[in-house]
Amino acid sequence: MGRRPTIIDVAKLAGVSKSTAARALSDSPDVNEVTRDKVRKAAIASGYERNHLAVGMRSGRSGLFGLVIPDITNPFWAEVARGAQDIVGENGASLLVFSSDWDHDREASHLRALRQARVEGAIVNPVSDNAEDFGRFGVPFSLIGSSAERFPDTPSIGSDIRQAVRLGLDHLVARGHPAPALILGPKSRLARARFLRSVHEHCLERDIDPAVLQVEDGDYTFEGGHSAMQRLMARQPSGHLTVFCANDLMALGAMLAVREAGRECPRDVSILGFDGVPAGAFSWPGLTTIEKPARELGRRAAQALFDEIAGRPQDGRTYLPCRLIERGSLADLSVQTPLRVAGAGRS
Amino acid sequence: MGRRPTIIDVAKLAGVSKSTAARALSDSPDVNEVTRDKVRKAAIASGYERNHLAVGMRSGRSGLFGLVIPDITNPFWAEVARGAQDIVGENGASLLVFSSDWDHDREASHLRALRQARVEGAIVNPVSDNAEDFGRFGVPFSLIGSSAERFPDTPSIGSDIRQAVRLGLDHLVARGHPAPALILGPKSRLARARFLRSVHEHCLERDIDPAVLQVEDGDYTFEGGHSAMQRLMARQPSGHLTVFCANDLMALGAMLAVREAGRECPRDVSILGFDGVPAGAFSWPGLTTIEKPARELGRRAAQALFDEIAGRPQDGRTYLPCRLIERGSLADLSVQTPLRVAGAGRS
DNA sequence: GCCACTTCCGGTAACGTTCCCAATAGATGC
DNA sequence: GCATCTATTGGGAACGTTACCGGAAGTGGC
Repeated sequence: MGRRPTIIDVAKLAGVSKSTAARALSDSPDVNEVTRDKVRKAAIASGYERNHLAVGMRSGRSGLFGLVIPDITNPFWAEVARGAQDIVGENGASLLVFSSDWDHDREASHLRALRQARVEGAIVNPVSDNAEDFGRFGVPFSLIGSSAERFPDTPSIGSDIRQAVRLGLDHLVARGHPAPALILGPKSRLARARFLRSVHEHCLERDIDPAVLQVEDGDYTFEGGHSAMQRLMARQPSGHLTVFCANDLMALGAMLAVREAGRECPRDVSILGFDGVPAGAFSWPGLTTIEKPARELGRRAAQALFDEIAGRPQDGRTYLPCRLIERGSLADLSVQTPLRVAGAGRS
Repeated sequence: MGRRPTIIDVAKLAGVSKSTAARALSDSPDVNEVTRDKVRKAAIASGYERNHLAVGMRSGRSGLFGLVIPDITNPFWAEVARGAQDIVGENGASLLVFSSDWDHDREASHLRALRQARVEGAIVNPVSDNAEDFGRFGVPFSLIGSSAERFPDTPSIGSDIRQAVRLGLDHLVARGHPAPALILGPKSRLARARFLRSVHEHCLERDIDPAVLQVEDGDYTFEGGHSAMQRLMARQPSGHLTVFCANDLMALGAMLAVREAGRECPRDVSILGFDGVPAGAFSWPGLTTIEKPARELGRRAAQALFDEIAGRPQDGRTYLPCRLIERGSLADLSVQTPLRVAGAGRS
C-alpha cells in the first residue's frame, strides 16, 4: 500500500478507461454525468490526488510560482510575500519562496532553481544591476521595488516615492516644519537618489531652497539612524530639530539617540519615518511615518504575472500610492508659532 | 526557439545517446571523462537546464518541501521560515510556503496542495487538534510549536517552555521580584496551560505559593496586553508592580498602558516579555524578554525531515532552549530594597 | 587464440498525466 | 435502410527524465 493511487487505479475502480477518468476529473464536457459521478466516487474512495508533477510535465503548467526577495525575515518583504502568496493561492497555484540576502550569487542560484522547477512565473526584487541576467531568464517575471527601474521594458511594481515624499512634506509643512533635516540611505543605493530627487522637486514647488536642508547619510539600519541623529544634534545643539528619515529603522534609531541625548521627542525633536514597519507602532512615542503598501505590492506583482501569462495587456511599470500614518513623533509647530508671534489666540 | 532544450538536444549536440548524456550530467561513474566533458560543454552551449518536474516524476523525488505556518507576516514565523528555507536550500531543494491564518480549512487546503505537488516532506504548525488529519497525510512531516504535543508519535520541534519560564523566574527573583503578576493567553490555548503549569512548578521549587500570583488573561495581542495591564494597575494602584507576560506583543501593550497611566517603566512597573520579537528592541525602555530560538526551530524541523527521509534515527520530540535578553524594562529591586532596609550602602 | 572481465555506451521502458484520433452506439434525417 | 451526426468512450502517444539490460569494444590471463 505504499504507492499513491494514480488515475489508472481510479479508472480501474470505476470500470472506465484512464482517458475517461481523466476527462471526468478535469470537468471536461465530453463525459456523461453518470460516468463522471462514478469516477468521482472512485477517486474519493481510493484517496486519489492528482500528481501535479505529471500534470506539469504533460501540460507545461507546473502550478508553481517563484518569489525571490532579499529576506523573508524583513517585515516589509514578509508582507510582500504574503500578498503574492494570497494571489497565487487564489489561482490554485503554489509559491516557492527564496531569500537572496542581497547577494548576487544567491540570487542567481535561486533563479536557476526556479527555472529548474519549471515555475510558470516569478516575482523578483533584483539585487543585480545586470539586465542581461533577466533578459535570458526564460520565464515570465515581474519585478518589484525600486531597483526594478533599471529594467524599463518588463512589468514592474513599486511604491510611488514621489507621492510619498509629497505626502510627507505636505504634512511637515502643515505642522510647521518647512525645512526638515534628512537622514538618507547610502550613496550607492538607487533608492537614495530617488528619494532625494523627490524632496528637491517638492521643495522647489514650495519655493524652498533645497540646499538649506541638512543631510546625513545612514545605511538603512537602526544603528545608522542612531549615529546620523547624533551628528545632526551635534550640529544643532538647541532649538527644535525636525528629521525626515528615509526608512523607519533609521527613524527608530534616531529616536533612541534623541532620548539618550536627554532631549525629548516630539517636544525637542520631530521625527518622520518612511516604510510603515509594525515596530513603529510600539515605540514611544509612536512613529509618524509614511506606509508603503507592502502587501498590495506583492498582490499586484503576482496579478501582473497572471495577466501576462493569460495574454492580458500589461501596464508596464506601476507605482502604488503610500499612506501617511500619524502617531506621535511629530510636534505641531503650526499652533505654537502663531501664538508666540501674535501673542494671542482663541481658546 | 520557444522550446527549452531537453537532454535529447544536449545528447544530439554532443553526439551521444540521451542515456549517456543523462549519465554524464548526473555524475555517474559509468561514463568516460572525455565524453562527460563533451556533454557538459553541449549542455552549457545549449542552455540546458534539468527539468525537475520530469526528474521528480521518474525518480519520485520532487525536490520540493512544504511549510505551513500561521502567518509569514508574523516575525516569529518569518524567522522559522527562514531557518527552514536555509536548510532546505542547502540540500538542493526548494520550499513551498503557505500561511494558514489559524484556519482549519485553509490548513487542509494547503496540505492538499502540498500532497499534489508531491513534496518530499512538510513542516507544519498544526492549527488542527485532529490527529487523524496527519495520520493520513501520506508525506513525511515534522511538527513545530506547542500544539505539536498533541501528536506524540511524530517528530516535532518546540521551544523549551519550562526552561524558559525557569530562566525568567530566576531573573525576576535575582532582581528582587519574587511574585510577579502574570498576563497570559486565552484559556482555550494549550500554550497558556503549559506556561502556567511551568510557573507553578517553579514557584513550588522556590517555596512560593502560586496562588499569590495575580493572573490576567490576554489574547496574545497588543490590545489584550494593554487592557490586562490596566486591570492590573487598577487592582494595585501603588507600589512597584511586576508583570511577566506570556508574549512580547502583550508586554509591549502593557508598557503603553503603564505610560498612559502616568507611571513609568521600569521605575514603577517592571515588565518581562516572552518571544524575542524585534520590536522589543525598539521600544522605550527596551523590553527585557526571553527569546525563543525561532530560526533554529525552523532549521531543526527541516533537518529532522531530511533525517527521516534518509532513514536516519529520529529524536521524537525536541525542545530547544530559550535565551534571556536583558534590555531595560526590569527594575533592580535587589539593590534598592537592602538600601532602604539597612539604611546604608557602599558608594 | 580463447575466455572472463571491465569499461563504456545505446535502446527501451517506465513514471502519471493529458491530448489527439479513432471507434462505437444511438439518434436523426431523408 | 442508409448516410450523417452527436455523444461518449477507449487506445495510444507524448511530455523529459532515469533505470535497467544488453552489447560492443578493450584488457589481461592462461
